[in-house]
Amino acid sequence: MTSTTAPRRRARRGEGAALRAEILTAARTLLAETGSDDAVSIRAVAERVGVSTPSIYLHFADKDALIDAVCESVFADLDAAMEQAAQTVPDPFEALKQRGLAYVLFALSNPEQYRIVLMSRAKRTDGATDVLAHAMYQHFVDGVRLCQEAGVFARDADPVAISTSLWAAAHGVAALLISHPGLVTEEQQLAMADQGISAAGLGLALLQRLPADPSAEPCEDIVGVLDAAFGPPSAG
Amino acid sequence: MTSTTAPRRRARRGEGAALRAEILTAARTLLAETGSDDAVSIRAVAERVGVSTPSIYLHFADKDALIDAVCESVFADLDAAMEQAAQTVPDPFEALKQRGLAYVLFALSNPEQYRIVLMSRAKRTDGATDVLAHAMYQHFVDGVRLCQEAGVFARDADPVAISTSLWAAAHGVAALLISHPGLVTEEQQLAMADQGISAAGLGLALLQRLPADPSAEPCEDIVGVLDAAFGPPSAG
DNA sequence: TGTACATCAGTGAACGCGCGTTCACTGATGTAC
DNA sequence: TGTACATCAGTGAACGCGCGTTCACTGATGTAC
Repeated sequence: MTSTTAPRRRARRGEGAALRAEILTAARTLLAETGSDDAVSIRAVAERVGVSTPSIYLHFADKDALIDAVCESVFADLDAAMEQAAQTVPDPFEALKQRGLAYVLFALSNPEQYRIVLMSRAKRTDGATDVLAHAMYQHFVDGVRLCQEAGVFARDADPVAISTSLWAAAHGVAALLISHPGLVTEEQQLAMADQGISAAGLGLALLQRLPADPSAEPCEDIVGVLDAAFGPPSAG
Repeated sequence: MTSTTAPRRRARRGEGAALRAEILTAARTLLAETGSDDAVSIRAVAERVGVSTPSIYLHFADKDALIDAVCESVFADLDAAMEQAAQTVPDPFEALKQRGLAYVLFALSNPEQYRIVLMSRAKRTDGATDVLAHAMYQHFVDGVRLCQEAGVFARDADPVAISTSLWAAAHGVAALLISHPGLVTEEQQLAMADQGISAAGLGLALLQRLPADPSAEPCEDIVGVLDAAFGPPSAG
């Protein structure tokens, strides 16, 4: 199983942290390779690292702490991917879209890691994971705020609410394609992400420009308005 | 644990199906009550029904078959909820929206049942479950087709692709709120579903009316176009 | 109507498995003298 | 420079647990005569 041929050397006095990092890497690798979070057991991780099972407990209090640390590192990577995608894009709306695309791309490239941090029961409500998740979310909210200042979204709207809606759109594409990979072909996946994200952003911007009046059948009207403003639809 | 006080009576000769139904109900109840699919073990279901563990195997070949049957009944209920919500709505776009709302509502009311059929690894690719899932999806695609005929969506577009995009939007709201219930308050959940679904539908209709030309920065332009057509945005 | 018998719904006890976790331990590393 | 010792990274074996599943069985039900 282990690719290292040499028998492990015991760490020097202060070097316990090295094994800790190795354990974390092994857990993430195992997650990615097996495509199942059931496979991430203390025993499997220990075997992968090439160390005895109880050794894990020298570095993590229990299994929850290990999984927590995995989530932490996944969140950090996801945040980095999004920020990198957005950093060179001047237009704030386009930057938001790039963030969304990077988000879905990360999810599709790391399906089990995405699954474990964002699709499983969120019983872990404390610890460093939340801090990192919050940091990532804050970056996104900041991006939304820039769009509000640019006039894409209403200035008096709640940026967090807008962010949550857009997040849901990206999450929808990501989660759906992860749970049901056979739904569309691989090249269609990116197109679907693009379409889902664009539609959510544009749709929200459009919604905010419609009268808030909840009269009986607003949807019937709006199609006429769209046709008048843009002409009839065509596949694209 | 069991609420029935009388000791179980053994089924008559041809009445084995009654226990089968009881087992199914118990499995779904257990899923809903414990809020965890780990709790749905053969043993727990048997105890809930008030029957010995091996009895389950008289009615289901193995655990997979039991879970499969649970999924089947959940899909049937979900489909029924959506069709009921749409059946009295004449406008096809509004009917589609009602289907989406019913979908999210069902998911939020039956989070673990939704989770098990639509958020877990889809290893079950055969059997009756797929038939039912496909039937449900077909109903939705039919709704999209009606919208195409009504001119909401492009007539030459692929109805399945449109359906998948809209499904992803609804799934995004549902899955996000199920995994992260503390994200918004309960009354905000419905508003979020409404917004997410409306934005996806409108956004897609809008996207299909924009030039397919992928020139450099289309997003910058479209906001100006929206402002010209509808005025500036306001929180809604 | 009465009795022997086949059927089959349901049972009690046990199987092997992998899991998280604990415990007393080993033995290389670094330090004090 | 050499030696006794404290430290602590890592180990082997075992714990109890709940799981899915199997097996030989029991005993009520219905049927044949």
